[in-house]
Amino acid sequence: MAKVKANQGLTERLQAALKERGQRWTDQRQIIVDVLAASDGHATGAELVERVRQDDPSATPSTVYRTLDLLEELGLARHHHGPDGRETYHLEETTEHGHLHCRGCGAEQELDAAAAAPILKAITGATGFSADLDHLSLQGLCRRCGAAQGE
Amino acid sequence: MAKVKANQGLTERLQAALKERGQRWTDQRQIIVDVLAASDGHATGAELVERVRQDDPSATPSTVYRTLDLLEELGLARHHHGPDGRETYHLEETTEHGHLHCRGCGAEQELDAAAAAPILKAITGATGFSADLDHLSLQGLCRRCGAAQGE
DNA sequence: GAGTCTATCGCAACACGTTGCAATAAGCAT
DNA sequence: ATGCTTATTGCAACGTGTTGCGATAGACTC
Repeated sequence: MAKVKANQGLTERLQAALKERGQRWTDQRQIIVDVLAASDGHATGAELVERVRQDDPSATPSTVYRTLDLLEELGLARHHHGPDGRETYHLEETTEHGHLHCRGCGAEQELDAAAAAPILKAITGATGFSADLDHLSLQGLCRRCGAAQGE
Repeated sequence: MAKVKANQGLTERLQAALKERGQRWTDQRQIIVDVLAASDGHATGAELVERVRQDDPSATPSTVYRTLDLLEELGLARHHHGPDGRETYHLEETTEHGHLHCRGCGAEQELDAAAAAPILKAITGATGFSADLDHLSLQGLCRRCGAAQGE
């Protein structure tokens, strides 16, 4: 399947990147990458730990989190914090995007680069700051809840 | 001092609000409000717990956090999450504002309502979402670090 | 002031992440 | 294959918050 093939490409890229840095490729890392790749969309740290332990019950949270940090250093994964402060991870393959949490209905919306462009521009204009889209996590009211509230 | 007087006004408002809801005014709540008022600017949950315990060593984290939640329900306090996911609290008296964390130099900048207005407008324009300024917590590069990076 | 009702408290246990350290094992050289 | 070096692992303990529950103590009535 296309998915497996993509993972293999990923694995090879990773092995090369690690070797260059004098780091090592291990079974655990393979498993964690597989799990992350299989969790399309987003997964919290705890969920990933859980899934990894299904493949390898001896894996510990510290290994999982350390690997996730490593993957992030290598630019392969990203994490951001949900409105409750919990961590959410996704593969970098997913296009860069921000998140919108509605405090009315609890819905979560993604914000793609095109939609975010004017927002990032406004931020730079107002503050000189160039914000990371991947860390852009807004809370507020979505169009529907905002309208309902207005009544 | 003006500060004490302001706290007393606060206390009275709180007592009234609680009574209306059939809730109670306790010594612990007084202490926590005092501590929060004395921590102008921002304080993490752990810092607040620490300070409360200086006034009342028998106080426990659960009480502190529960009270902070209550104060938030009453619209008296706010919290947001820093880039590491930790909680930061401040009194609502502080004008509503967002936060900018620079991943280059680690500086934290506040974003007041006036500066944020065009940003919030851009968000609404792009997504229909009306974002809460108090939960607006951006990470990116400040003007200086952005320029340094560009070299 | 004594009694009643129940909100609040402190405790203990849990959930999510992080960190230090000794044991393991990956990768390389022989 | 064997041995060496050191990155990585698992463990155990910690830090920050949260939750369930029995005990405490506000607030109100008589």
